[in-house]
Amino acid sequence: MATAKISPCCSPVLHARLGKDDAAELATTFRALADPGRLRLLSFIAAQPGAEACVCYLTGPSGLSQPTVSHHLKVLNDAGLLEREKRGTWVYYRIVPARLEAVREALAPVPSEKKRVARGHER
Amino acid sequence: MATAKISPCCSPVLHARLGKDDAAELATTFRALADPGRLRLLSFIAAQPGAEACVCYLTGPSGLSQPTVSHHLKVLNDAGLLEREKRGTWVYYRIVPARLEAVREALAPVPSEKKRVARGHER
DNA sequence: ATGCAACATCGACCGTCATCGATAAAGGAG
DNA sequence: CTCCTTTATCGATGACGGTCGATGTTGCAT
Repeated sequence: MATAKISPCCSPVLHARLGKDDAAELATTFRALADPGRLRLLSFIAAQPGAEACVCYLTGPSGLSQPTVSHHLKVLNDAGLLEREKRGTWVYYRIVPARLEAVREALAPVPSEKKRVARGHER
Repeated sequence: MATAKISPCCSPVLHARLGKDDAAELATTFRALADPGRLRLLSFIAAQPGAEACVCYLTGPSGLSQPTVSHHLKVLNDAGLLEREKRGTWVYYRIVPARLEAVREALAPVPSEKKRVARGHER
């Protein structure tokens, strides 16, 4: 998959009127972030060296059962916010910074005035 | 100090381990953004001059019933993403850019990996 | 006063989701 | 092979949330 650039994920909210499908896609991403347990898991993983963590490291601190943690990690993985890597018996989840950045971009202020000035080609 | 100005809203996800309270608060904000209808309403309002819109302007384009639109606007208002102003018979909702910016900040990358390492002994 | 328009609230229905125990699947270690 | 550990999946349950019709509330006009 052509990883690279910020991602094909999110149409910006404030730049133009969102279509139903764009809105649905963006909402899915936000829904993945709309749970306290998942946000804590993200922060726990981010706090680890390399921004990656083994599942067995997460069940304790989160205070959630192992099935629940596994479920949340799957949701975050499906949303593209985490990537999964199996190493022997253990599974490591790693934060995907580009995806987080894409979500931030979706909330970016309107580009309007600056862009028109920068262009400067119309009259 | 342009950095710490933003808002009292959101503890950053990637900077440190989130406590349960911080996570719950942040999750509430994301939950407000986790619905296609609300995202579209935000974009519709943002597209209007002054980033504000009358409710009567929103019911049509959104394709939602008036009670549903009213409900969504209340959720966004409670989340601090919209502010409400009554003008005569009409009610105008306006986007709160600072709040959007605060959400973006909550997803900002870690301050600096090297700074943390350079500090040496912490746990 | 009456009538009308804009918005909010209420009540109910129904789908979605978070949670956990039980169980399955995959991979070492002996 | 058997046993144990790690993680994922299944199934059930309880709670939350989006939706809309009906109704209430507010404000303007006549």
